[in-house]
Amino acid sequence: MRKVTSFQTMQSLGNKEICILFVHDDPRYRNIVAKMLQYCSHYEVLKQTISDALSTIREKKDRLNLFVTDIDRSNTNGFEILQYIEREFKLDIFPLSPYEDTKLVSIGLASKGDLYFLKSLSVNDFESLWLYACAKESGKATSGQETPLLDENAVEASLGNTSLSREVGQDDQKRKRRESQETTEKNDATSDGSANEKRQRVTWTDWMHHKFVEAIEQLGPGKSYPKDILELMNVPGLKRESVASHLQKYRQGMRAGKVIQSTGSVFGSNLTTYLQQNCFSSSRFGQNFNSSQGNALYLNQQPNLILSHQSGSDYSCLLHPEASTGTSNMRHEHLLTGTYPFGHSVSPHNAIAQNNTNLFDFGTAQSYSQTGLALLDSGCVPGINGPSSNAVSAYVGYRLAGDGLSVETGKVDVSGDDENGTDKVSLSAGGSWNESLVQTPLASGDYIPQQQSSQPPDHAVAHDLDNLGAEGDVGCLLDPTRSTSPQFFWNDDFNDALFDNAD
DNA sequence: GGCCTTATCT
DNA sequence: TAGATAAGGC
Repeated sequence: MRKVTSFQTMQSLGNKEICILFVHDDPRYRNIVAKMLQYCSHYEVLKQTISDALSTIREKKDRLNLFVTDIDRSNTNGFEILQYIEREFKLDIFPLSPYEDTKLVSIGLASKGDLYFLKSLSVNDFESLWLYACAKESGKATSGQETPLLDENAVEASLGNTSLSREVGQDDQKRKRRESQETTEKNDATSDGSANEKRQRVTWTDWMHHKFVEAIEQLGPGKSYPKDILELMNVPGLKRESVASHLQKYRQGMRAGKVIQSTGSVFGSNLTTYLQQNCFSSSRFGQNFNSSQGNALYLNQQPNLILSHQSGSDYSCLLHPEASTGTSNMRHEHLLTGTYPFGHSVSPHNAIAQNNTNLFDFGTAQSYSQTGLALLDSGCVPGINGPSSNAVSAYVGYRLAGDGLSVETGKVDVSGDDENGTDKVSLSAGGSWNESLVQTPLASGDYIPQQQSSQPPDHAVAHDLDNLGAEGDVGCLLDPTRSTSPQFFWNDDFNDALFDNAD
C-alpha cells in the first residue's frame, strides 16, 4: 500500500491548515477520495456543480488554497465560472479534464496556463496537488508575497507521474533540497554546503516536453543547443544539464524514428504504428483494453480524427473521439487548446474559439450543429467562424473509419469573407488535399490493422463497454437541461476493474 | 571554466 | 526506461 507522504509535508508546516476543495460528481474519483480521506482531513469534497460550489467558496475563501474541480459538462459556462472564481477569489484552480486521453493540458484560464489533469486522477496526482498547496501556503507564511516560482516548478515537475511515490520517505528531504536549491540558485555564497548535493531528478511532463519541442522548432534544425532551449523554455528551476540530457534522449528517439514531428510533413513515417500503439494508450481505458477485443469494439464505435492546420508552423493533434460528440462551448474550447497525444498543442485560435461554431464532419462532408453531432459516429473538426485575419486557411484531417481498419480523410478550406464577415468554408472528403502537406502514411493501402485477439471475446467487457460508451444516453447529450445524469457513465464493476488493473 | 556531445550509470 | 552523471573535446 502506498503511503501518502504529502501529509508529512503538511505537518512540517506546523499544522497550518491546507484546504483543498474538490468538486466532482463522478464515481471514478471515489477511490481517490477514499484514500485521501485516510490521510488528510483538511480537504473537502463536494458533490456539486461548479456553480453550486460558489457559495462554499465564498464561505471558505480565506482558508482555501486550491480548488480542484471536474468540469461540469452539462454546464456550457463551465469555463466562465472558473474564470470568475479565479478572478474573484484569487484561487488556484485545477480543472479536471473530461477527456480520457488528456494528461496535462494547458488551458487559457485568465492570463496563465493552468494545469489540467487527466480524468482518472490518481492518488499521486492528488499528492502533487497537496504539495503544491503546501508550498503555496508555506510561501505565504514566509514571504507574504504571491506564490513563489518554486511552487509551480515543484508541482509541474511532479505532476502526471509517479516520481513522488517512488521517493516515499524522502519527500521532506527532497523538498528541503528544492528549497535550498532555489535560494542558492543565484547567489551560492551563503549556502550551507548544498552545492555538492545530488541534483533533484526532473520529470519531463507533457507540458515541459511540449515547451522543449517548441523551443527546438523555434531554434531551427542544427541550432538547438541546451542553453538556448533552456532559455526559451523559461521553466524556473530547470537546469541546462537536464535539458541536455533530455535533448540526448530526444535525438536518440528521432534517430530511431520514434518521435513524431509537428512540422511540415505532418506525421512523419509511422502514423500507422503510432495510432495503433497510442490511440488509447494514454488513458486508463487504453492501458486496460488496448490489447483486448474491447479495444476494437471501442474503435469501431468512436473513430478518431487527426487534425492539423495549414498556416505557418503546422501543429498536429489527435483528437479524442469524444471530440466528435461535442455539445458545449467548454468542450469546444478544450478541443482547440488542448495538448493531444502527439505532444503538440493547437493554438488557441480566436476565430475558432468563438462560441457556437458548427463542427464539420469529414465522414459525411457536412457541417453539423454541435448538438446534432451527438448522433454522429465520426470525426469532426471545429467550424471556422470569425474575422478572416485570424483564421487559418485550411484544416486537413484524418479519421479512423468506422470499420476500424482504414483511414478516411478530409479537408476544410476557408476563403475570404462573405457578406456577413464570416469566412466562407468549403469542405471536402476523401483525401483531396495537397500532397505536399500530408505525406505518405495515408497512401492507398495504408491502414490501421485491427488488433486480433487470440482469445474469444470477453462478453463481460463488451457489455461494460456498451454501458459506458457514447451511446449510453444520447438524450443526455442532446439535452443540456438533463444535467443530473452524467453523459458518459461507468458502472461500478467496470470502474473497479479499471482501478484495480491500473494499480 | 563554459558549453556541447557521447557514453555510461542508476 | 528515463533521467543523471562522467568524461572528452572544442
